[in-house]
Amino acid sequence: MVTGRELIEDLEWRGLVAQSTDREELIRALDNGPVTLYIGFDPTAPSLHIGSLAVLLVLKRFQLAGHRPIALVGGATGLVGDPSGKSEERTLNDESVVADFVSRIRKQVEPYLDFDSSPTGALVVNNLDWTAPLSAIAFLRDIGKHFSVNQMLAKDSVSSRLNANGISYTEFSYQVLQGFDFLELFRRHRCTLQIGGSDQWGNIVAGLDLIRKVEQGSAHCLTIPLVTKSDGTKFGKTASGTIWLDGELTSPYALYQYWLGVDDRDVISYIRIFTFASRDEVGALEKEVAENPGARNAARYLARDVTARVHGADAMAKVEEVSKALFGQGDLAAVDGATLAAAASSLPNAPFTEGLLAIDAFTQAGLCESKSAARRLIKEGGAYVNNERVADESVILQKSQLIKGNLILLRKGKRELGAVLA
RNA sequence: GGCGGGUUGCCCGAGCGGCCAAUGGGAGCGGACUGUAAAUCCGCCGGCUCUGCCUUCAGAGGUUCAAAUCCUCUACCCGCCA
Repeated sequence: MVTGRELIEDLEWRGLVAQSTDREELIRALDNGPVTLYIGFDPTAPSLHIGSLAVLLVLKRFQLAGHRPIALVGGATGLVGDPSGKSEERTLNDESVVADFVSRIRKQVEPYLDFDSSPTGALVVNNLDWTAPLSAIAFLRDIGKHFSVNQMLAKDSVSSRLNANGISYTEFSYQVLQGFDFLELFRRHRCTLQIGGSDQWGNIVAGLDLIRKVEQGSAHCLTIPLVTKSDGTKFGKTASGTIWLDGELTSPYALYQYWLGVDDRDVISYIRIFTFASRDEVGALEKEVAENPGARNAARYLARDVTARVHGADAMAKVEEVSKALFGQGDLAAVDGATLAAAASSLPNAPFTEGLLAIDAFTQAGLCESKSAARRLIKEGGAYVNNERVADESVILQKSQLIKGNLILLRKGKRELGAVLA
């Protein structure tokens, strides 16, 4: 078993600690046998995104170190809306929508943890289970009484909103609900540690205070910094949107490509955050980035590791094979037909028709926004069909260009791919 | 309530009757370089049946041969005075 100090130092080394309650006390608690800890995920979307993956993996790290993780899916808090980090009031989702998100996220979280019957076996809980039966009066008397509005107003998540667009009573109450969650998990499962993103500090502390006041108990917390990018843009987003963990929303191919294309300056820190690579392994990769950046071994390691963890080793292997072929490192025609078809299905595509202009193919597949844009692309020499540059805008795609009789590969620029399917 | 200023393409921001699909910057896209990276340089950046045509400058009307530019009303924003 890993000691508390080893665990915390590892997390610190990985850049996964923003803030925590007393470090030495936390270490002591961890050494006193399995600690039950929890992280909450609010169902604000049908899937978690790669930002949540960093947090989710921290649960796993604790489990591997001999502690017991609880993933809380916020069926209740998701109905209310967390004001943290939001400059404006949110629109409420329908209850049925939230319920759907809850079940999806619940399923999504499960593969990352071990649910055996040992003391470190994981749990998934839904805070609606203890919130829904509670009456408003009981909530106000038993829980609300312990909260000072003065303190609530002082929280960043609230005060920033008071100075800007205002905040509803609903969102204002969010921290009370989250505090109540911690208390309930403390009562039900002796959960004494809450982990969350750094924007959750205020909400988490609300729970610590509540546990102290109501149960005279002592608990801890630890927050994880927001993952950043060197170029200052938001992590986990591309021009086409968020990178989700759900393969339906973000194809395994797109996920792999996202990681492969990570900035050199970020790749090592991401490996620390998103993989379980040891210090030695990370050190070796870091050396490679410095000495032979062109080989991109670190980015490839990252892409493979994360893709395999999220979608499985088989899916990753296919994606990688396809990536090689599609990027012209191999003969397109030589790729296994099924693999190619699988890849193509995850690419934006258009149907093949007789006399299809290349311009229209690029537009219909969604690679270009308009025919004008497609014409421009061709004029600028950035349009490729089956890895060959399109010479001029009058080019018509021929049936004979269909690889294995069913697919023509389109490429815009260096890396944006699409397909024409027969 | 009074007076004044503003609303321009994805964002910021020029234009103040014809030379305006509209200067400039940012974002984005392509090319070169390279490594499916960064930086840099070059080009593009409303649409189309593309040497031309069509639709844009908050919305609706009007003046004019001609308006993003002038007038009227409407909506929203922002200053100053009460």
